[in-house]
Amino acid sequence: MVTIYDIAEHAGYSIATVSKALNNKKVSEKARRKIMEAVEELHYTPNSSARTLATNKSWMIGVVFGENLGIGIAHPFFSQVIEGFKKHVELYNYDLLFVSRHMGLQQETYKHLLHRGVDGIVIIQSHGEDEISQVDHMIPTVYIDRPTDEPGTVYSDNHAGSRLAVNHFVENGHTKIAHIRGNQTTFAGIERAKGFEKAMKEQGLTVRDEYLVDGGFYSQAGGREAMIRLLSLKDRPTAVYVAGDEMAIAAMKVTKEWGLRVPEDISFIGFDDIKIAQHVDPALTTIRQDKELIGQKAAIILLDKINSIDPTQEVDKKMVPVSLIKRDSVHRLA
Amino acid sequence: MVTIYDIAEHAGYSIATVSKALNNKKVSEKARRKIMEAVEELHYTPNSSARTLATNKSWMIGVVFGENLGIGIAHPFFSQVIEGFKKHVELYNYDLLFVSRHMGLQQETYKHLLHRGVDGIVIIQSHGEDEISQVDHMIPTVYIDRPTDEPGTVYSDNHAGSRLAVNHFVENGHTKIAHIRGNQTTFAGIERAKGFEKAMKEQGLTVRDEYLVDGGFYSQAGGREAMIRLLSLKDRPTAVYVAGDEMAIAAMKVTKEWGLRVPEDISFIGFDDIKIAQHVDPALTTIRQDKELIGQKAAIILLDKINSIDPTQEVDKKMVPVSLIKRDSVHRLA
DNA sequence: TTACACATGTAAAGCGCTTTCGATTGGAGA
DNA sequence: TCTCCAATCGAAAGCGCTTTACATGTGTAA
Repeated sequence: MVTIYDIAEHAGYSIATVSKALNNKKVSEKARRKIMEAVEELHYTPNSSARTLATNKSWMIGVVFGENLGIGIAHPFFSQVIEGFKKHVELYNYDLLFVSRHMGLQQETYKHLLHRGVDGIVIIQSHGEDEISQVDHMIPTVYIDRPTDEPGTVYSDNHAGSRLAVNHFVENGHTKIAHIRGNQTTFAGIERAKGFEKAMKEQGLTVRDEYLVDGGFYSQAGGREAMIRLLSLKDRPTAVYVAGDEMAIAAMKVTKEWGLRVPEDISFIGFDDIKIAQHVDPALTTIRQDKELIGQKAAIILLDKINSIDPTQEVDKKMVPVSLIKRDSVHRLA
Repeated sequence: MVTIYDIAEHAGYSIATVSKALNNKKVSEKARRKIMEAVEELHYTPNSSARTLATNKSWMIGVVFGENLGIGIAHPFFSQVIEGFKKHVELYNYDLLFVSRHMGLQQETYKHLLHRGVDGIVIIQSHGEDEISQVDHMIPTVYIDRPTDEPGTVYSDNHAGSRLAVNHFVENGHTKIAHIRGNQTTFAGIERAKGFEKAMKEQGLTVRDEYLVDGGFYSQAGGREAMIRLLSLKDRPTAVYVAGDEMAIAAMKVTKEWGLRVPEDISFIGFDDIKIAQHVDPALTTIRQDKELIGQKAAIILLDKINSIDPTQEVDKKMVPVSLIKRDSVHRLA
């Protein structure tokens, strides 16, 4: 391995000067030139471990995925958010470290990140159990889709999303509107359900108890089960607002299996706008989360934290607007 | 930061002994116990940079995504492969480093990985341009879906996949079979096309020139264009084997837009079995790649390389079987 | 009792880099 | 020519850990 010592010798300067030249500190032009020549010639590559050890800065950001579907990186929502995050932090030369979850222990995960010396952490999770929360972190952290008042969390405007959905149903003449909720220990699940009830009230509609069913952790299996509960009702809803696209897709599928028509008999609106949504039949009308933007905002907040920029300025950054994507799963009642 | 020195002092031993105890080297039981107690008490976490510097082993594996769709981690095929890879290397305590691609320069990417001191590299790419190939790597590397004879590459059995597709068409009475190829600079694209021609020959069918069209880099846009070329033919095929699901989905869509029925007028078989495949209408019959297994095999090979295990034993590991997933996009001709 | 072997622990060097602080140099001004 | 200051460079310490080679202490055999 070629080190700074080799460069120093080859260029005729001390290692201190070489280090300065490499870090754009003040050295004479002549020294800089000679050193750079040596770098080229010897194919020198700095050693990041040594640098990290000396500077206490790793230029790595730890990524923690909290999902219990076992699909990890392949998660349709998370992966897009992280990609948005990555694109932004890359601009500032950070790399992403996906740490392994030793035994799934939350404390362990945090310790591991500490061990790795990451400069920051981004946590994105769908389920409710806290991953790292109770630890008092020394490491700047940003959360996505997670309930916390501290600055440093990013999420979609779930209330607005629910309102968009409800209003769209109402505009199309629906009043018997059900909601398949996300698990009520998850932030997104809670907020979307709250938003739903609020929007219904605003429209002067009552939320019937039996029209509120839990779909679990946003999986197709959960959506299917929840929909079956709805289908089994004597007085079925004509419209179902589903807290996640995967669940919505499964709900539509089982509805068709029961011999009902979608959307003529039952209309659906999902949440997320994952890629599949536009390909199912009928194409799913849904509330789009701007995954790129969520990732990017999280990145901005985290970088600010890392650089100790006053986080109070960030308050307005944390909520990301959603939009209604109209497709073919909502029927207009006569 | 609490260091090994603090532990040494607190436990009444030298740092050398502490280090040994922490690394399961030979020390007395008493010493080990006292040291572990101190570790607990002081909440000691070892510093991985220091350790890496001293041992020249980082316990990190660099991940290089070569895709030109700009979706990175969210790539439907890659993400699943990498997840399979991750699951396996995690068992051996490796973490994954997703490096940023400074300016997209291949040399730079490799240099960056070298800088980071990763213990191994996994490269997965769809496009043809070599990413890191021409460099003589010092770092153990494994490729996925890439043409190379050297041990250290994993890919699906593309020929078998093409044969499965062709035979399935033939069994259903089709003879006018077209192929939408993947870009012919990509390994997968080339192999699937070769396999197609071979399988056609085996069936005694001729491959008509105009039934062979290029769909580019596996995107929906490319599939659409290619399909339009086929639809514009006077004598249209009754069956189309498409080298990728995304392309196949777009091809089906445009076919329907042209007023034809799928699969009654034209049948389709895709390749990959990405998640969307089962949700489109009609559900896409396709050649499934075992993404988990590809990732896992790549991991096994890479770990062997890292541990300098004779790679000649690995030859049989590198090709992963595929399977035909029958759904609804193939019509039986009378 | 003496000699020796083995188990256990430690001092110190080294991994590759940054950074502080003092030494050296050259040039400007008198 | 001499002084002084600014610019430039380098010696050395330190980041936290591993590892080698050696020192110490204990038990065993003669």
